[in-house]
This record gives sequence, structure tokens and C-alpha cells, in this order.
Amino acid sequence: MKELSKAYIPADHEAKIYAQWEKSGAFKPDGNLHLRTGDATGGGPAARSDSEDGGVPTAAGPVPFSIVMPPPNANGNLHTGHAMFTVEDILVRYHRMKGDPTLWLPGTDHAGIETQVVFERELAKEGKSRFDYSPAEFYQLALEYTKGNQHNIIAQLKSLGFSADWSRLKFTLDEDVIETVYDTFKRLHDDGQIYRGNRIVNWCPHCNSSFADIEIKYREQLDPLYFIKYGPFVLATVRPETKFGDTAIAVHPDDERYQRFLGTEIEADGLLGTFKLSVIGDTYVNPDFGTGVVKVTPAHDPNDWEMGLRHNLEVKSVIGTDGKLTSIAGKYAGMSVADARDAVVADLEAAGLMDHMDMNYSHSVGYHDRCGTQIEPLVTEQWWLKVAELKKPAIKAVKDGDIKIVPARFEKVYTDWLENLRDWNISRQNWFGIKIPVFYRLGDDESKQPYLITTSEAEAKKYYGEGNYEAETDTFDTWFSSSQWPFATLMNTGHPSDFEHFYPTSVMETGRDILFQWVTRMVMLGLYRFPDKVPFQTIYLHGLVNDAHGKKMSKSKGNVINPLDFTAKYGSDALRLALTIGITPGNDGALSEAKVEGYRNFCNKLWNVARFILGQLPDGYSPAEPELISPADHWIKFQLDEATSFVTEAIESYRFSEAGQVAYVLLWSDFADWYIEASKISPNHDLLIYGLETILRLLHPIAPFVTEAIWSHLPWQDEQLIVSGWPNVSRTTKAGGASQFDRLIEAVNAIRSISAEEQLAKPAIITDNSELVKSSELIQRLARTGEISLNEQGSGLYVSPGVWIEADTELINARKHHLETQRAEKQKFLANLDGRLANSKYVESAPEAVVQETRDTRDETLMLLSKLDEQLKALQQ
RNA sequence: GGACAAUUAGCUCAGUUGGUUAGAGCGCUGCAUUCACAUUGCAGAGGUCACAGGUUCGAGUCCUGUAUUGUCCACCA
Repeated sequence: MKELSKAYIPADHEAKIYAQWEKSGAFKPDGNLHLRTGDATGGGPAARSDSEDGGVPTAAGPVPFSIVMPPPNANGNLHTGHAMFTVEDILVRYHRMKGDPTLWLPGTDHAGIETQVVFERELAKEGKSRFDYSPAEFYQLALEYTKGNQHNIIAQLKSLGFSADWSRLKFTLDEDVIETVYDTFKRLHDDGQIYRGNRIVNWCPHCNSSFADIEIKYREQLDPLYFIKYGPFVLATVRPETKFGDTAIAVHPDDERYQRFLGTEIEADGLLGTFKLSVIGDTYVNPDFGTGVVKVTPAHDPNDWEMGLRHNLEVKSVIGTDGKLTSIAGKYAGMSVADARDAVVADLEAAGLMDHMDMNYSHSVGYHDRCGTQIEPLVTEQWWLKVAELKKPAIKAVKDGDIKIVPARFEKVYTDWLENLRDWNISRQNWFGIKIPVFYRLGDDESKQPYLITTSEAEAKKYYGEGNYEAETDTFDTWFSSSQWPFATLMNTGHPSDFEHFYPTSVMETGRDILFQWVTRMVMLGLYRFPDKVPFQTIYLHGLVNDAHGKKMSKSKGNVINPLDFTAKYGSDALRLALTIGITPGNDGALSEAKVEGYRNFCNKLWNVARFILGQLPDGYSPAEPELISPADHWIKFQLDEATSFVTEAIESYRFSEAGQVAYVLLWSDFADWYIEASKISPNHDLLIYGLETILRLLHPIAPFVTEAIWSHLPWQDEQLIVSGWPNVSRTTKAGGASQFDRLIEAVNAIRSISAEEQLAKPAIITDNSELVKSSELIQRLARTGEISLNEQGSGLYVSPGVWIEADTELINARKHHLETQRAEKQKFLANLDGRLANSKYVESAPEAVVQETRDTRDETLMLLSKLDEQLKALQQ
């Protein structure tokens, strides 16, 4: 048997163990399927869900378990959000150990616009821009760059121990994935769910593309509010430069001040000569804001666009996709928006058309969340996906419980959002994305009609005949393709049966911040493609990981935690434990170095427990079925059984924090502090090993490295822990031996406490309990006492039921106030219990077990009181 | 404007369907230690569970309201 080092050094084990897991094929479902038959080896308590006796109850044998990993950005670095994949790994490892055919399918994301921004920055370093290339060339370069980088993030994910099947790795731009996306697009189109249309969109002049509302972040900022004269009116605007695109004036229909203008046309002096605008009434206008008069610019304001639709207004675009003013703006054409605004304001002032300005107007302005450029609302032609029909089954699936969201409160958030969802702009003008597979037949007037869904010009020609064709240059919104991720991956793993075995997937685990962007849409498109199969049965949403003080991490605050710093210092298991214990689904959690350090200590404790036990074993030892001999044996077996069933149930119900906490207490407090200490008197090797193995199994899903490292030192185990069984869940009742040890614990605790407070050295102990006398040596060791003698009457200083410390009057007097305080407390408590039991409603309506417990507690309390009374009475004599 | 969280010990957080003396880690105080682990052991101090009502035999847990903090959505001429 190899010696274990004095402390657990994660770096000495992690990479080696991970390589060994991967090499053994443990991550592959076909590699762990065989485990469903056959029993565990050695003395461990292995159970598989299909084992006949006492296995985890499942309806009909093993149920396949699958998770498709939310693909991290292939160009990115690991952050704490990725570290939360620990949740997925816990589930996957648990199910794998249970013997369920288990697949965790990993992937990486090309992250369209995000990567484009980064890659353009790279090009800029060489003094180049994307315009030095054709879109196709740029796509290729960015693709190579991305694929060249992805080993980095994969290595980082592996370093955290994530047991995904890397042989099935998918990338969002894999050709087969793209084919699947095209297929979905064509089906949607043929179903009439896709249309092209000129509508107002969020345009990013920097990225030169439109974006969905959800990709826009609003910031509050101060801008001047200009009050401009428009004929008989003065109206307020922050965007005077768009005045050339005005096609109406609006007031509230009930606004008495302006009744007479409704339906009329006004004529006003402008900077480009006089102009005429009709006056419309629309309830959108707030009569209390400004002058209650609004200029309507349908081409550059979403609300004005809506008004334009209601009143059939003309749309005049004064700002182009380059962010500069168009020819409609006359002499201002070609100016940037900012320059044009300054020029227009100056000219309005000079012309006497500026009534006044409010320089302290605060409002919120949209910025593109990826590049930080201010958004321009513009009218452009885009591809739209109708959502009215798509969202119905997606809402129903959650309402009917076919998809469960953890935590459940997000079900309302989910349905509310979907119910208010409007048609989805799925086209983008960025270059690094999946091209929309369309060829247009160009008309004589260059109009793009008709079009065919195809990637091949030849096919388009075959369909429409000879002529001039042009390929669509727009790309898909990355969320459109990634919303097909669960099936687009599983259909294309190279293992034809994967889809059948593992779809619907079991769990989608992701950050609650992308519930809207991604999760809702995966459900919509998943149910569209496979109407009878939800893409995943459970959605588990984690919250944000914040810094040590619970503050959101941000670069500007400088409080960003790099999880790899912690794993380098304390090991991956420590980080995983820190992200599991004390963190609850959907809620933000705080991560501090002190916390990670604490769990490093825990791993070391586990290591040393193993080191100690293995050091006790005789040469050539091999474990046998453990026999329960001492009270401590009965007690630890009970604790192990209880913890096993608790941890199992907690994992099944996604309460990982509680699972971890219970395992933590089991190891450190129950097993190390009590059982091992007790075992030093009379070691039960088989039970020590049984306990150690059980604990290793229970902790393995959360802390895979240290548990596997220890397991590898068990010479009788020839199978890796990762594929060994999950402990048997068996209900035990507390037998005599276990309760006896409880009494011993109580006595030891009380003696320790009194000894510490009164600074007693090896006090002699008197007990009326002959069983405790049998455990004299143990009590002497644990509580550091002197002689323990039997005395039916008891005498000295009372410590716990049946136990006294031999004491002189001086010591008893020193404890007098303690005894009195205790007595008062107990009396108060007794009164409470009596009152409860005297209440007929309580006795009638509370469950019998609860009432019985109250009665028992009352009896105990009475007994304690009488002991205390005796003690105090003795003092008075 | 709407919605959703959170508010529990000095700090960071747990606390499954209500069950009655509220927990952990860190920090703090004291003590211990050749005998697995100082990344240790033992003991201790520390909380009217934000506030006000209510339901109930019983409320940290359920309901209503208030306050504070945070997040999301919508809107802002």
C-alpha cells in the first residue's frame, strides 16, 4: 500500500486522475452502460438503481440521464458562471454512479457578434479591419481563430473535473449543426412562420447590424431637452436632428388646448424651408410632459413607428445604416448624428426657432450590450419569426408541468415573458454567423423577388430558371441557432442512437440571466421540431456568483474572481464545494477566498481520515462485511444510513447545498470527531472501511478528485470510484447500541464543558449506568476524565442523565449559579410543554408523533428538573 | 410604472411540504496538543429570524401591509 502524504496536495492528483477517468471511457455512456449489471467489488455498500434489494427506488430500472452543456464561448476564459457547471457534474456523476446510462454532452459556442468584436480587435492590432476581407474570407478567418482557441476553455473545464463526454464535443458552427439549423428554418418558412419585412429595429452603427431588444441595455443619462417651435406649437425633443423625418405632429386626443388642431395640417418654418405636417390625436402622448405636443418620426423611434402604423403615416429615414444623415436631411446629409444635432441646434437658435432648452433632462438610452455603442432605431428589412403559434406549446409545457423549473418561481417569469413576446428578428448583419440560406432572383429593377431557401445558386436557378441571383448576406441571430442546441447536438454526435436514448434531455442547467434569451427559445424551437418531446424535463437556474461581500462582480469595480486562481491555490474540489454548499437555486451566492480555503481544509480532513484508517490496517487486509459490535458501531452505521438517504433525496430534489452540508457534517463531526476517536480504543476495521467508502461515494459528485485519489489507495478496489455504485439507501431505526452512544456523547459533551469552565483536570466520574461504565476507557479518553465508578445513587456534581462529576462542596458551590440558571430554563420549558399538552386543540389536531414527542420531551425535562432540584437541595444543607 | 427576490449571529449564508429550546463556515475569546490532520482538537460568547398586523393548537416558514436593498421587464417626446 502506498503511503499517503501528510497533507492532500490537489495538484499532485487532479490532472492525473482526470486523464485516467477520460482514458477509461468513464465519461461515455456506452462505457458505463455495462455497469448496470454486476455488483460492486470489495466491502463497499454499493447499490445500483436496478439492484433488486434496496436500491434507489425507480419505476422500471435505470432511466437514461442526459444533460447538454450550455456551450461556453470557444474564445473565452473560464469564469465563475462556468464553474457553476459543478451542478451539472454533480447530477451527472450521481446518475452515473447510480448506474443510469448517463451522457453529458459538451459543446462550445462561436458566440457570433461577441467573437466578431474580439477578432476585429485582433485584426486592428495588425492594422487591418474586416473590410480588408470579403465576408466569406472574414468568416473563415474568424472560424479558424475560434477553433484554434477552443482547446483553452476545454482544458479549463476539464481542470474543474467536469465529466463530460468530450468525444461527442459539438461546436455551434459544425456543419451538421448548421444543416439542422437550416432544416428548422426551412420548415418554419414552409409553415409560414417566417417573413421578411421592413420594420423598426435596434441598429448598432458600430457592428453594422440589427439586434433584438434583449441585446440592448439601457443606461440613464443626461441630455439636453430642446423645445422647438413648430408653427403654432412648441414641442420638446432630445433628437432635433431627426426633424427632417417627421411625418406628423401628435397630441393627446382629449387635450383641450389642441382640440382645434386635430385633423388639420400645420405649416411651419424649418431649416430646410417650410414644411407641412398633419396633426393627429393619439393616446400615447402624455399631455403632462413638455408641452403635450410630440413630433412623430416613424423611422427613428419605436413609439413613433407604432403611431405611424396606427395613423398610416409616411416613413422617412433620415439616418442611414452608417449612422450618418441621408439625403433627406439636405445640407446636413453625411453628418454623423452627433454633429448633425449640434449643427441643427445652432441653426435653430440662429433662426429663432428654438424656444428654450432644458439642460438637465434625464432619460434612458439604449446601448448595444456587446460593443457599447449607442443604438439607433432604424427601419431596415429583416427576417422575422412569428411567435404567436410557437409560444403556445412552450407556455403549455411549463403550465402542464411537462417542464419543471427549479426554483418554481421562475415559471411565472417564464410564462409572463413568453405571453408578451413579439415577433423575433432573427437576422443579423454581422459576418461571423450562420448565413441565412437564401438566394434572391433579382428583378430588372434590382428588386429581390422572389427568393428560395437554399444554399445553392444552382438550385435556385433550377427552380426559377435562368437570371440574376444574389445570395442573402444576413446571418442568423446566434440565439436562433443556439435555441436548437439540445436537438442539433444530440442528432449529430456520430452515434445515431443518441437522440433516441437521450432526448428529451433530463436537465437544462444554466444562469437565470439567460432564461429569456435562450431557455424560452429552446423550448419554443424544440417543441416546434419535436412536438411531443420537450427539449428538457427540468430547467435548473442558478443565480449569479458574487464576490465575498455579495456584491456583483464587475471589471470596473475590480472585484472579479478568477476561479482558476482559487483552484490553483486550493484545488478544484475546494472550489466546487464552495459553489455547492450555501448556494441555492436561483439565488445569488457569495464566493470568498476564505470559503474556498475552508473547503480545502475539509478535503485535507478527508484525506487524513483515510490516511489514518489505512495506516491502522494490518498487512494484506481485505474488507469483509462489517459487524456491528460496540455502541459506537451501531451509532455510526445509523448516521451513515441517515446521511445516505438524506443526501440521495437532496440530490434528487436539486438541494445540493443541503446534500453537501450533511456529507460535510457526516465526515468531519460524526465520523472523524466521534467514531474514529472512539475506534481508537477498539478499532473495527471493516466498519471503518465501510464508513470511509460510503463517505467517499457520497462526496464524489461534489468533490470528485480527492475522493478518487483516496479510492485509488484502496488496494481491494480495482474499479474507479467514478463508476462504482451509489451507496445503498436503507432505512434503519435507532437501535439500542446507537442510543447508548448518544448518551455517551451527551455525557462527554457535558463533562468537557464543565471541565473547561471549571478548569478541572481528569475529574473522577460517577454514574448509575452500568453500560457507561463498560465504556470507561472511551469516556476517559474522549472527555479526559479520571476514574469512572458505578454508584446507583449518584453523587457529586450532576452533569447529564445518570452522570456526575465527583466534586467537593466548593466545586458544587462554584457551579451553583449554573445549576440555578439551568433549573430556571428547564422550568420555563416545562411550563411551555405543559401548556401545550393541556391545550386540547393541540392534542387533537397535531399529528400523533408530534404530540408523543412533546410528551417524551416533557418526561425528560421533568427528570432533569428533579436531578437539578436534588443537587440544589443538597447545596442548601 | 409592473414583477420577482432578499432582509436570520460581527461577516457570508443555509434552514424540503408550518411542528414548537433557530444552524453552519469564517471571525472573536479561552484552553489543549509527541500518539491521522495546526489545513488540528475542545470549550465559549454572540440572534426579540427587518417592522406592523393577521391566520393557526403552533409561524423564521403561510397571508396582508410597510421599510430597506437588489434584480428583471416596460416606458421615458
